[in-house]
Amino acid sequence: MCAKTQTLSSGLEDYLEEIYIAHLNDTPLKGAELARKLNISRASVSEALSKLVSRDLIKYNSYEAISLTRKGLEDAQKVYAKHHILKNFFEEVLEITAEEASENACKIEHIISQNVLNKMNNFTDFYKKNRESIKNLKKDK
Amino acid sequence: MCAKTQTLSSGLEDYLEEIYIAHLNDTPLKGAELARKLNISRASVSEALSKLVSRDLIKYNSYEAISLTRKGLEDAQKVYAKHHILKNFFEEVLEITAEEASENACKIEHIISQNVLNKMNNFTDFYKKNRESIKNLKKDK
DNA sequence: ACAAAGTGTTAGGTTTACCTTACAATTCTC
DNA sequence: GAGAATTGTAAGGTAAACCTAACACTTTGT
Repeated sequence: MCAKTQTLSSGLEDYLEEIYIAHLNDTPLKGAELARKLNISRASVSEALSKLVSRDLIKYNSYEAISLTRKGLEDAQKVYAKHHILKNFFEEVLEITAEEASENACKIEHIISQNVLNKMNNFTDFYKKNRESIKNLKKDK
Repeated sequence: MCAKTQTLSSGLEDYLEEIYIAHLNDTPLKGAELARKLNISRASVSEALSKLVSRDLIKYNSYEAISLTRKGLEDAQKVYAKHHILKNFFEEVLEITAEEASENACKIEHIISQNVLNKMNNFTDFYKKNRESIKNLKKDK
């Protein structure tokens, strides 16, 4: 029933996403800081960054801030968008707290299909536009 | 932002779930058959079954059908329930095909929080009861 | 009942993603 | 500008979850 698939590494996506967030905030990000953010050793981060460099997703020289390549930026945006669609749905529709919504989104963003995500996004939009009418249905029973 | 956690092994949950399905269908299930179902080698299944036995989740003697202990049954039911809540939501609310709904549920069931799942379940119930009214909102814009 | 088919296990290997330790290189601070 | 603090990397290790190959055991079919 649950045959295995798995093509991408969800780990690398986490690194990329964090780098992207630093980019959004215009905050220079070095490996050591990234390690702290992700709660992972500097050594592991160092390895992961090499992988991202070799896949042409980031530019990185020791002791300098990490930056995204064009491709890395695109990929990061995709992951980040997924995160937001999930978080939004959890918060707006299911009324989950921001923190719990984010925690769940962090994990699910790596594995959910694009199609489900698109429909979820549309649904959240629809829900937000009709929140009051929908809530009335609940009361009326 | 996305700190690592992960306490349970999602792999073992898949084995357990498949064993539970066989149990529901009253179909005796041996290791080799489980291997075929999950697309995993007999050797790997053999190892996994030892783990499940040592955690007292299944009973298993070579060449016999696998059976669930009381604890195993409970755990399996939980995983299976999660699967269904997700699948249901995807199918009923997001109108995803059964197959895609199931594929996504298989992956997400291992990582989503119980609280989100509960709210999702309630929401799907509500949606099903009010499907027509809600759909009208879409048309009216 | 015995050969063929199916099932299970062991041994040894791979990959991935982490870790610690130790050291090297750079940057900060006074 | 020199010592302290920070940052980065290399080496070697661990654990999980898979694999193949080979062999042993059990069941099935005639």
